[in-house]
Amino acid sequence: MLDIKFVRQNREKVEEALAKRKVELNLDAFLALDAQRREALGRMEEMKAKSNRVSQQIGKLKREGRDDPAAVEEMRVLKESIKSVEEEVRRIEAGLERELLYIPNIPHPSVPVGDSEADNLEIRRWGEIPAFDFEPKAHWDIGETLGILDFERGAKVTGARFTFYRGLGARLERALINFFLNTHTADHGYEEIFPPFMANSASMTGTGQLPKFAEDMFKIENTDYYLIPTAEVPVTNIFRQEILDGGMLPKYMTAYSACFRAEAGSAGRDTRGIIRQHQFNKVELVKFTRPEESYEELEKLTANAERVLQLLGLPYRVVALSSGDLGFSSAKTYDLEVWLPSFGCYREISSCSNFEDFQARRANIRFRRDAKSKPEFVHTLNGSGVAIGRTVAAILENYQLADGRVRVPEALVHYMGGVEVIG
RNA sequence: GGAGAGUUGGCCGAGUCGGUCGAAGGCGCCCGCCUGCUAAGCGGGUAUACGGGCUAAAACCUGUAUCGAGGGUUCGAAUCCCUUGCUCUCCGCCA
Repeated sequence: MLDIKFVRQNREKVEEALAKRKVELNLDAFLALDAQRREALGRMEEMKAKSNRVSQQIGKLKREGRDDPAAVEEMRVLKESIKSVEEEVRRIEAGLERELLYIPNIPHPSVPVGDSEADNLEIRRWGEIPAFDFEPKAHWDIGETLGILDFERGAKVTGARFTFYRGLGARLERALINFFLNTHTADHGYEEIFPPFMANSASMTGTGQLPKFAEDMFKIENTDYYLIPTAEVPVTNIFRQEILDGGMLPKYMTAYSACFRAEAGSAGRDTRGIIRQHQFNKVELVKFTRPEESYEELEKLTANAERVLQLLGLPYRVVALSSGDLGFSSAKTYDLEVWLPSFGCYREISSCSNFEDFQARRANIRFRRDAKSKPEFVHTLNGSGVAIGRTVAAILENYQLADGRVRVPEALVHYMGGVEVIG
């Protein structure tokens, strides 16, 4: 959510920024509504001030044992007017709030300007793309052949885009979760969090999933709860409506969670394999920082996510998302893309973003620099550290052997109970 | 799922028969005094949001709102009524 005062005073800046995103928004209507609100608010507050004065007057007389029927009558009339202005203010504010919640974040100046994914800017590459002296197979073929991924039964038991992991496949998934969590807590200074996998609508609004992206989520019937699409939601909202002590910033948290996405509008995309599932596992990194340090922290967070790929020996590249590809709430995002041999290209495995105060404003997460200072909004950041399912796919494909078996990355052997080869 | 008790400022906690309660008192914190240092003691200060005025911007002044949330009664509600979230206790059920 943008600061309404900022929008009022920097109209052109905001319009320019939104244009970079290829979003059309009519700020005329928005600002007109804002002016209406202030006008009506003024009228309402004036009436209420009067009402407070008169009612106090009546109280004073009452204590002296006197009555003032004229004043009581005056109040009756005044109350009617107040009620109607209140209604007006409420209507305007609801409209304003709705507008505000649908305006995306302003891209950071360093974000490459572009229309789409095609304009993303490659920042760096890491690792050697493996050379095979045989035709590398896709992870779904490898997984099925080894009996560690069962797509058919996943579809039978639940539906499309649900998969059973079995045997060493299931163990590999679990090993990665532990490996990532251990690395981020022990080496990178994150506090480990195990969050609820459902969150209420206030939390979903806080991080920006609602109101605009309701159709991307699974909602629990007869409740206000949604299955979380990422641990970002519960972990960022952990401090919703709180004022933090500036001394605790920057705060790092990491969480494993299952993630649930309806994938509405993704019909026909990545229908095979485990790249795009309705349920997948992910270890998430979340940071709360002071405004002035958030970009430095974004670089560090990205480096933390990269590190686990490096330890696994998976080749990847880092791209800066262009303004047209940037997520709704983000001011700047780096995607980590891992090499998938059967695809012959890099695919997203992590997305690291600085939301600046966009989420903090929605979720009302503030901090005090010291005892005397006014509360300020924190900056929030998060990134996958990293997606588990896509890591499994990357390992199966990059570490496949000519005979169909799969070598276990050295860093993971310990977590696999000493297993060095799957198959 | 049933019954009961709670929900007040950064924290604890008082608010009786509705009026002068944004809210006593304490703790914490800030400023000052005192002091060889620290502690203790003494004095003062200490919520947030949104408007308006002033301003380069603040400070400041002023209005409104906020005692879990929403609605109602009333000239007037932290106090009364209704709905609801959450916490706790007991019972039931259960991994």
